[in-house]
This record gives sequence, C-alpha cells and structure tokens, in this order.
Amino acid sequence: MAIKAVKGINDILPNVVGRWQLVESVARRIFSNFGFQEIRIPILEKTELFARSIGETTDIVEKEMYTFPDRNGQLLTLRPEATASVVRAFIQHKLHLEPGMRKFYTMGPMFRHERPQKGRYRQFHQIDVEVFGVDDPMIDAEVIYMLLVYLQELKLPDIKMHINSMGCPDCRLPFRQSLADYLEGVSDKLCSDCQRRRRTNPLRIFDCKVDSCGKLVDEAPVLLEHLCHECGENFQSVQDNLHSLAVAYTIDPLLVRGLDYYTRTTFEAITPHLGAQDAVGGGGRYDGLMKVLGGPDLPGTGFAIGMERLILLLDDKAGAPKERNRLFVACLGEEAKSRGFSLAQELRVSGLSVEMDYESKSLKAQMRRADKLASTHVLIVGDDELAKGAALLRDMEASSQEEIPLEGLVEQLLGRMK
RNA sequence: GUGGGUGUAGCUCAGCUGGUAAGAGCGCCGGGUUGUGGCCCCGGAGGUCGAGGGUUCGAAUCCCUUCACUCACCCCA
Repeated sequence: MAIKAVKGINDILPNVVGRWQLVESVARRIFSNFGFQEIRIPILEKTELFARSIGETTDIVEKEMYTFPDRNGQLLTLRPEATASVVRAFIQHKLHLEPGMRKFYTMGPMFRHERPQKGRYRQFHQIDVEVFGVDDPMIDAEVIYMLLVYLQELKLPDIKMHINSMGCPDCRLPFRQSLADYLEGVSDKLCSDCQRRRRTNPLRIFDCKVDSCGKLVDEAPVLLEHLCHECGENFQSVQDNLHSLAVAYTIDPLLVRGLDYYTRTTFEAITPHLGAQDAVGGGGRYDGLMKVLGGPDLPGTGFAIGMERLILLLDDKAGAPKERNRLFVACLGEEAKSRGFSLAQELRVSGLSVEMDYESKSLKAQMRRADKLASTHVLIVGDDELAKGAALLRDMEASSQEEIPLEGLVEQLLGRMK
C-alpha cells in the first residue's frame, strides 16, 4: 500500500493553485492599502505559548493541538492559530519601540486535530490580521470594514457581518456569576454537552444548537445587557463608526468566540454556503493578551480568515490562469530535435512560455500535445527546414503557418507573440 | 470521540434481489494523412471490484471484521 497523506492534511494540486494565488494576492494588495505589513512567523512554537494565550480550558488547547516533545524533550505545538505567535514576535523583538510597527498580516497553515469535514481540515490555512496599541473603537470598525472590503473584492456571495461585545474583565466576572446562578437553576434541563459546559466554559452554552437549550438561553441573562459603562460606550462607538462607513451589520448577542483572550468587540463574517460551517472570517479585540504573554500592556485587535472556506466560496472561474501566448516546439529528426531543444531554452530565457516534447514522437502526436497544452503557436523544426535555414511557425488559432528564417528567429517570434 | 453515507479503470459512475458483466462516458496511447492539432471514424492499453475472513457448487453482488474517504454532531477559520 503506497503511503498516503495524513488524514485531514491535503495536497493543493496545480489545477486549484490559481485560486490560492488569487486569494493571497488580493489580500496583500488590500491590506497594504490599509497600512498593514506582512510578518512571517514560525509554524512551531513552545506549547506554553498557546496554553497561556488561547486558554487552558478551551477545546483547542484541551484536545485539538498537535503537541509533541522534540529530541530534547521540549514540548512543542504546531500552531492552531496565528495571533499568539504574532504577539510573541512583537514582544520578543520589542516592536512597540518601532514607530512603524503596529499593523500586521500573515498567512499560512494552522493545525487542529479535529474530525475533518467540509470546510474544516486538520491542516488548514488562515490569513491573519493584527493591530497592536490602538484603543480607539475606530480601529475596530476599520478592521471589520477591511475584512468586508476584502471579501467583496473576491465577490463572495451572501456575506453578513455579525458583531457583539464580550465586555472586559470588570463586567464579565459579575456576569459569569449571574449566568452561573441562572444555569444552576435550570441545570437538569440542559443537554449533556451543556451540563459539561456549565462548569468548564458557561459562555459557550450560547452557541448550543439543541432546541431545548436554545429556549433556556433565550431566558438567560445576556452579557450585552450587563456591560459596564465604558464597555457599553465603547460598543456604541464601534457601531457609530461602522455606520459612518456604511457597513451593514447585525448585533448578535449570542456570538461567543472560543478563545479566551477576546474582550469587547468580536465579529464574524458568515455565509450560508459552507455546509455546517458558517464563518469565513472572525476575530475581535484582545486587550489583555499582550500583557498576559509578558509584554507591554498594549491593546490588540484582529481577525482570521479561513482560506479553504474562502476558496470554497469563490466562483468556479475565479483564479483561472491568464490567457497567454504559449509556444510549442515540435521537432522532426535528431538534428532538428537538438536544435529545437536549444532554441526552446533561448526563447524561454527571452520571456516566452515554451514547451516541447522530448520523446521523438510523430509530428501528429506533437501537434496533439501542443493543442492539449493550449499552445497558441507551434514552431515546427524539421530536418528539411533546417537544410533551408528556416523553421515553420504555425498559428494554432488561425490554422496558418509560414516559414521563418533561422537568422533572427528569436526576435521574429518575440515580435509576433509578444 | 459519536453517528450516517460511500469505496468497481487516471476521473465520473453503471453493474438491483449471487450464475459468461469486468462495463460505459471522459481521459490516455496509436492509426485513418511516409511531416501537421481541434471534429469525426477505427483500434489499444489500463481494474488484486478498498482489505481480510465467512456463507455457497459459484460472491463486485449476501454476512462479519477492518481500513479509507465523506457528511454531520462537538468546536471553530
């Protein structure tokens, strides 16, 4: 049995790479317009980094991380998300002392050991955006706006923006208590999963899809209504700024994100076209994170986009390779083959896209191959033509051909094929 | 971790209740033009029917086990 790729870890074959390149290049262009710089961070980090940032009791840390000791016994983890690493790099290199260093993006593979399904894989890819050191609600709105601009640029259908506020530690602690009190009263009516959540991470109960829990959740206290004065004003200001940018959004008090570090504004871009999944991108503010990781007490905000989900949503034709003149060199005879070979290299170096056949097949077979490769032109180099000091250039679309002298052939071809 | 679906040619799939069905379309290779593609015609290569075991005179077909893929739960991008 031949060796196969690991479950949930997939190859990206040439026929879809164009879609990936599209998604990446549009991100680079738009994020750069918004003042973001690319940063590249490692895929492997010390396990402790994720445990401390994401939260010890989150599903990600408890059961989804690829963690193993290296040869020295150091516990390492394949990153399940990017924010922790970007924050770590920012702290490690003291980038807060560099005036031009506060808006970053990065993209690449993440790893979570979940059961794969549509739009969710064990190795998946994210585009990640982070802003450090800006408290103003304006930046929350800007980041949300940029996410939408990006998704619109890719022409994704039916995207909706949901926002919520998670409050700050000051309002969340008392709220947790009142939620806990409420849940204890209705404990026996909760589904088994929610029984567990009640103790581990009560806020997650808002995400439950079981009908009976949904009813109980409707009656439960809502964090949004228990925000402290500052958080309430902050949330209002985020909304005002979104209005000024003409961003349509829905306030979703049940939008609870799974990573512990979120504070205040959280948001998700959702779509109905992803099977059981709905989020294409999501993020929020994480004001305490940098300090928790041993850095300066700077606020942060950002989001992550799931690239596989993005690509599932793209139009079928998106990312198709650009039409380009391509030349196929067809050779007849040993001497012609040798001459065609060096000609092909020379033309490639000169900037043309050139392919040839190396198996000395019949001209018919070579022409067929040229057609399969969507060549626009075929240069027929035969011993007969060589004897005359010429070659034949066939225009595949026009089905016409003419003799071209070998002298100045490269210039001739460059002129005709651009 | 739990449940459903699916595993037959490179790809998409037929082949139902066991008895010359190992098949189609597309793709690939070659021929029809001793040196000319697409369309058409002709021919060819290619499969331990996911794997293992069982029932039977006989299994791609029925039973068991196992693996893989997939969708969903959970959770998230």
